[in-house]
Amino acid sequence: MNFISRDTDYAWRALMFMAKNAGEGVVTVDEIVQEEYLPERFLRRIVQKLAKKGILVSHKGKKGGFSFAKSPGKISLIDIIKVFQGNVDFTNCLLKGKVCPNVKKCALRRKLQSISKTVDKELRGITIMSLLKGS
Amino acid sequence: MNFISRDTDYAWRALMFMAKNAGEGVVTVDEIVQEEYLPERFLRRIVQKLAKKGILVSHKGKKGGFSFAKSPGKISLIDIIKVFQGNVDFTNCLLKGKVCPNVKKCALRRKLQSISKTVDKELRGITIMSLLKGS
DNA sequence: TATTAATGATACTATAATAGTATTATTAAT
DNA sequence: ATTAATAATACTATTATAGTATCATTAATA
Ligand code: FES
Ligand code: FES
Repeated sequence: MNFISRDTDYAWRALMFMAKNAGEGVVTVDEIVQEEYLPERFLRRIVQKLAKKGILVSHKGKKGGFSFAKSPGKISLIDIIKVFQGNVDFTNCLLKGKVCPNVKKCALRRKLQSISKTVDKELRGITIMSLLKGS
Repeated sequence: MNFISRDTDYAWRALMFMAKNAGEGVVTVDEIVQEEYLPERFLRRIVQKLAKKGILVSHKGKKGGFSFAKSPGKISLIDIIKVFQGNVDFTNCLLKGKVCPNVKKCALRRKLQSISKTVDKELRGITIMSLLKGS
């Protein structure tokens, strides 16, 4: 059972690489691929998605590439997880496809929601910048 | 992105039902199905697995059914998640299928491992018994 | 303006996980 | 012997994961 998917992982590494090596500047996918040994076409799709979601800016044409749309200090792991894995849901109690009639008073659900909040907060605190400094 | 799978959810409900309605006694799958509206054949496989994993005891033959192998106070959500979803892994950094050369010094990994520990602890604290009382 | 070096969009594929169903065998009480 | 339970195992359908492949578009620059 994996919490972090491959896309999220690769995206994070690409972002870390960009922050470390280019700062505000533009980086091409090829550069990332060469340094991080990630599958090229797959990474292309990943950074394209990051651009669509407003985390990177894409620059087409010669001398193009990608740069940050937000400062690396404002990009947290929860943002990237949401891009590739959707909302993290610790409490998906279902009843044959319908919402459980129990939702409101279910004690398990309440507990899980509280854990969910904690995790969310922790993930929110992990930013590209913080890891760059902290490692 | 779901943290709890259907199996885990159904298993948990079955166990809650058993603890609430039978205590130490034997309960049949049919009884659970009727009260909890779960898909019968699927639930059969689920409780069979719980029996295999030492959480329930199965009693074959007439007047058979399932009973607890461990006291409901000692069955925690993490146990059930492990049965159906394997070990919870918050830190699955992979590099093209090989273990990342970075493993030891990776700051992200360290952070995620710490979150993982917290979640683990919380899930360990949620037992059938505690929810039965607490709700 | 033609070339080149970049991204964009979209479709395709393979494998595994999830969420079940179906069938036949075994066991134990009565 | 009958009956009421579980055991084992195989099957199926759908979705998620982890990619690959192809062709179009854009912008710098020689
Ligand atoms: S059983 Fe439905 S919300 Fe908990
Ligand atoms: S990048 Fe490999 S363990 Fe973090």
